[in-house]
Amino acid sequence: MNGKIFIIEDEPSIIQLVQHNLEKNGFLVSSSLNGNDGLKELKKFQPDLLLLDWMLPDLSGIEICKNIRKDNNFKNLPVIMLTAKGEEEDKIKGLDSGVDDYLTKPFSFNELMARIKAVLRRSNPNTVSDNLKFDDLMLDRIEKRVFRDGQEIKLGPTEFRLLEFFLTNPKRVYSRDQILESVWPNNVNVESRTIDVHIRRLRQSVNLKNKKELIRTVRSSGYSLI
Amino acid sequence: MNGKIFIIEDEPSIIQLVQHNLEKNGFLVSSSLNGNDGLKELKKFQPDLLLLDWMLPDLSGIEICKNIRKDNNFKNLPVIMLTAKGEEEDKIKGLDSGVDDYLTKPFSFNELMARIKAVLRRSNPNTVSDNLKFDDLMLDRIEKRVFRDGQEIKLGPTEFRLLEFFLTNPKRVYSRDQILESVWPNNVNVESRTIDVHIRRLRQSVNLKNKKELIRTVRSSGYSLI
DNA sequence: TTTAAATGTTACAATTTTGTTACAAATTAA
DNA sequence: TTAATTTGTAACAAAATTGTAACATTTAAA
Repeated sequence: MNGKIFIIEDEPSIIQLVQHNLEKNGFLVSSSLNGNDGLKELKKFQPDLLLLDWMLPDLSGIEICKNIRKDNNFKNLPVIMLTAKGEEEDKIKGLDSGVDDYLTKPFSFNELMARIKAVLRRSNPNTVSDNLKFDDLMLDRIEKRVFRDGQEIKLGPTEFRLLEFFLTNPKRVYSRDQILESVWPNNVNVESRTIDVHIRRLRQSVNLKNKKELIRTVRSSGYSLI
Repeated sequence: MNGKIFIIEDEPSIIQLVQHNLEKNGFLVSSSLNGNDGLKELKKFQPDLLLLDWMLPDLSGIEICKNIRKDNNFKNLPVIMLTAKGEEEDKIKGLDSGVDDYLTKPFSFNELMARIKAVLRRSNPNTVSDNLKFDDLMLDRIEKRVFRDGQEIKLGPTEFRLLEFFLTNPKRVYSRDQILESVWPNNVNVESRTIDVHIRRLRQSVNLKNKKELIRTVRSSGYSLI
């Protein structure tokens, strides 16, 4: 799965067209026909990106966007605004209210797709499906497989998520807290030392014999790839 | 200062207009008139965002962008493409090559500004690699690494914090009390002489053989870089 | 020059941090 | 269900870091 996209748009034909095409491209899609419903559904659906119509029967897209930005859970939710208005003034208003990109109807699906990818690549590298590479290591997010120097490495689920996390920003040093935040589900509580054990397991799997160490320990700070 | 923006654009009038307005808005701006110069300057300037013209005398904007994405240092550099071509196909090509946003000439400065803000808002919290530099010394806060003259120097945690502290205001002389306040955790109590020992350790690490002394002792006052 | 204060240097024990292993509980597959 | 895998934590080992004392050297003032 590529990522979850929510659509708030009052024209069913557009929803149908976009939803159908997005699903063909591996996205999970849900939608609402008006602003108030949309805001409710949003919380349930927890999307990775929101497509938002400018003109809606109840709330305007701008109002919804401002609303969303106030909610801590959606502060960083990428939003692409869809609208029939092409006037420059409106674009500025939209971008200033926290919208990430802006698309004028009528638009081609290809352009929408390209913009979605661009926004997702920036905001949530995890949801854009491509392979992560670093040095002689390759992680395939789609097939959930990892290779080093062409040879496949078997990883447990946590080891995989851990490596995936490091690969989104190799070389960057992450504290144990940051690792916990990003690699473990939001509600679980695990000791910070647990990470050390998983690092050890990951190292054991990844450091095929006579290969150089890939994981760097930064004393009193955390870990990074190297 | 708001951030650093680099412009690669072959039309001087546009550079002048954009640069002037950006500077009025608190940005630090530099530019090149062609692709090859631009790629070189980029490394020196280390911008937070790149404005890139589609058509250039030597390389195309697309080529430059792909080039940049291959360079580990600029993998995450936000890019906004400027172009006279408004055709949809081109937009798709641009966004797919790793561009973050796209602006068709002629554009108003206000719209450009709004898009810059939108892109920076999204990209900056992620990975702004802020490096501290002084003389031939470079400290990377993200990767927690220090280089002198290109060669890596291994530092212990306290040595690192100490150097980081000095680098935020090189040349300024800090008293031992000030150093304690800023470099040690708020509650610990250590002898002021302890600092001397850490200074000694830092000196030993940083003064690679036959390199000139970097840390100056200011008798009865404290220490500083020099 | 002599003296006192400030800083440099070294060694080392105590502490902190990380590595490693084993194992029981939890989860998943068969 | 049973068997296999995965997971979190405790316990101990190993390693790195830290603070301080003790002594050496430099500096500035008398």
